[in-house]
Amino acid sequence: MELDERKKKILQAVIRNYLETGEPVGSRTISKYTDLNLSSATIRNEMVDLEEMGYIFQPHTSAGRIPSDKGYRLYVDTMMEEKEREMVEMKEMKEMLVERQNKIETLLKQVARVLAQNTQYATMISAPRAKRSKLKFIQLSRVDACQLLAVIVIEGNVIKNNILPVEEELSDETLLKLNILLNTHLNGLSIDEINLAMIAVMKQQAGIHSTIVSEVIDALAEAIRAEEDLEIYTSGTNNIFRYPELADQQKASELINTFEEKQLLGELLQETRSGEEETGIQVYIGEETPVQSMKDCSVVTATYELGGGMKGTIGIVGPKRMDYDKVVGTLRTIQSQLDELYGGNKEEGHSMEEEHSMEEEHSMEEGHS
Amino acid sequence: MELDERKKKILQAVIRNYLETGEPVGSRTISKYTDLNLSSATIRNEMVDLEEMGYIFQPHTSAGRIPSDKGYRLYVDTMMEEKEREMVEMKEMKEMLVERQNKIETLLKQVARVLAQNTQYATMISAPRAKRSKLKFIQLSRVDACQLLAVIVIEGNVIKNNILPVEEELSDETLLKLNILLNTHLNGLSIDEINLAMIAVMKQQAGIHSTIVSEVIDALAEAIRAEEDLEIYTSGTNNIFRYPELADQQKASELINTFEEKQLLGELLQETRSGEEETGIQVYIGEETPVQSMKDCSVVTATYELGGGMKGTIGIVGPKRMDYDKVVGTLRTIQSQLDELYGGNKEEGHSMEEEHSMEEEHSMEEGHS
DNA sequence: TGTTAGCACTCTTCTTGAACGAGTGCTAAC
DNA sequence: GTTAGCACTCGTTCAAGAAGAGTGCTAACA
Repeated sequence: MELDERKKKILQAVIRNYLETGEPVGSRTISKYTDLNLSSATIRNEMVDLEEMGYIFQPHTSAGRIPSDKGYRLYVDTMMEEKEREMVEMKEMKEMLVERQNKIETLLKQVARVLAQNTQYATMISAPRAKRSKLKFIQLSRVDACQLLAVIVIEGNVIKNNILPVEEELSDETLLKLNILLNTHLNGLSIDEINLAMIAVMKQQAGIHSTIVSEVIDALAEAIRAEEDLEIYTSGTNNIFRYPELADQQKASELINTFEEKQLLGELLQETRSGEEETGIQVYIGEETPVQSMKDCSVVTATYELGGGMKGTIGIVGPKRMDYDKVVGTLRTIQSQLDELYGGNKEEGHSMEEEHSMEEEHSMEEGHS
Repeated sequence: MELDERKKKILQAVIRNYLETGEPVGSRTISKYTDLNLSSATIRNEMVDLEEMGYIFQPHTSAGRIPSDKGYRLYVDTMMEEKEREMVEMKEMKEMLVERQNKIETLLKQVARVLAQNTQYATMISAPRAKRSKLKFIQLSRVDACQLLAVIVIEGNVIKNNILPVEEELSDETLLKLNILLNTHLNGLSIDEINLAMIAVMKQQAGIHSTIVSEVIDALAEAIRAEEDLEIYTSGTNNIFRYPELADQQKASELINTFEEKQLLGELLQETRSGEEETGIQVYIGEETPVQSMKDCSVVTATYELGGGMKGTIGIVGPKRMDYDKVVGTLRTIQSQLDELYGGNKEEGHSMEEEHSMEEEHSMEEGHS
């Protein structure tokens, strides 16, 4: 059987209507809703065909039709009209984000919250993976006799700390040399690039100093690589209660658990399936999602970039009858917002700086006079 | 009317029974359940009295009785028998904790998870407040021309980072002097103690260098003080679905929201009401809790200490018919576990071996050292 | 005087059946 | 190919009734 133009129109009408109401939609409704000027009986015939083709189904005999996963898929792939008009609403989002956070963590939490409020779905956002971006600065300092503090700054001013235990105390001089050694060798490398060969070279050069240094290098290398905890922030979890089809105890409990045990979300947020969309927006409908507990949901993910190759993923989780148009539009917008704000320059706190500079000019002048 | 011994016994029986079943308990049940050898009719008479006194009530005419908040309160204050036998179970908890985490954050998440699994309630835990504990080490480093990295290590190896924007580049020498200045002045102080006077002194001494230095000091001081984000970790939120009285949409949604917007929990975890209990364990029943959304819950909080004055709070949230005995016992145990593991020494990551060999009755239990 | 047995009463819960409405599938006519 | 008409199905709602749990009260008992 073929999916002709009329069938498409009817299917689209069914889906649109269902997205709005959440109720099974009957033939009579469609007959009035569309501009096809067909009677309900004709619609019914077409609906039987659509059901046979698997795009819609009835929850029970003599109920209206509901889109199937396949139906949603077709809709998302070919029928969706992104709501550019959402852009207007989004201005306020921009305003909220414009107070630029000097910590990425704060920024991401903010984004998650704003998105959740704006869409009324649950949101999650993964921090950029450090592995891919480059080391900018490393510093070892002595905290006390038997502990070193290693501070690692990664492009985008992401900062990682580690306390390294050491057996015997290092002299100031050794520490200084070690710092220079580390920075000259590792600076500009991505974490992925720090391999055994590289470590071996450093150790060899350091070997002349002492064995303890080599130990420290080992510990540090391990610490850098272990620093892979994939932080994920979520917001609006309780939005799932807005949608009766997700709000029953069984499902709600599972979903909330998934959102709490954030590593369960990793699968969704980690794989940047270089899918059809070059924009990095992915839609998972129902059973398509890799996370079991979300098989009654739809998930839309988007990758974002903060400059310097720091990529992360944003996800929006809602019922299968989510407003795909709006969600995709919103994600596009936020992508470009983030790109606009952070994409160009790698430095952070820049806009803050500008604010400061006003005041500071004053103080400078005062200082001078 | 007086609460004689028999009434107490009956009340206790009612509560015990209700804690177990969650169903209103009738006179006949009590008549069999207790060793009082009284008929249900007698029990009924007593129950009328108990109801008049406000310890129990009927959800509707001709239903059994349910403890009121006042009833629970009496129970918790005077009738509870802590289940020391839980200690046995707790050994596994100890085992889970024994893999000592070198990051406090990881430790706290672990504790929250273990507690949630063990009690089947929702748990939360606040990170020790930095303000009260002492600075151990400060270091400013240049990340690039217009940004400084400030690393602040606080007692207990809690590490805070801040990127400070600067107007003009500081020379290596200035930076070195600044570091020495900062460390000599601030080392050993608690964050609370860094006041304007202190800053003024430093500025004065720094003044000879340049105005920019004074700016940096300002920014740093501000950063240190702003660093008060009271981190809170939660676990087992979805345990609330185990208890029908909390699982309806309205309540569940509110509770989950509270757990997600963690700052709402702050009120509970921040105030270390130096209450009756010198052990630092507090029970809030129903309306007693300061958090509105938990007024159908009970909350048990306990303060813990990681050594070096680093105090935080653990909270357990469950239905009013929570197993108070077990929860209080569990919290006591975890308190002493943490004390045993972290209380004595301030060093981290190093003393795993020691800890194993210790094993032992260094436990000073309730006794304040 | 305290305790108990007995009984009427109340209130919830569960079941049943009837009425209703929404929506379909099918057939026959256009 | 489209439409009107109609029988049929199934979920929802409501009321009525039965069952069960538990109470309050009264009168009798030790």
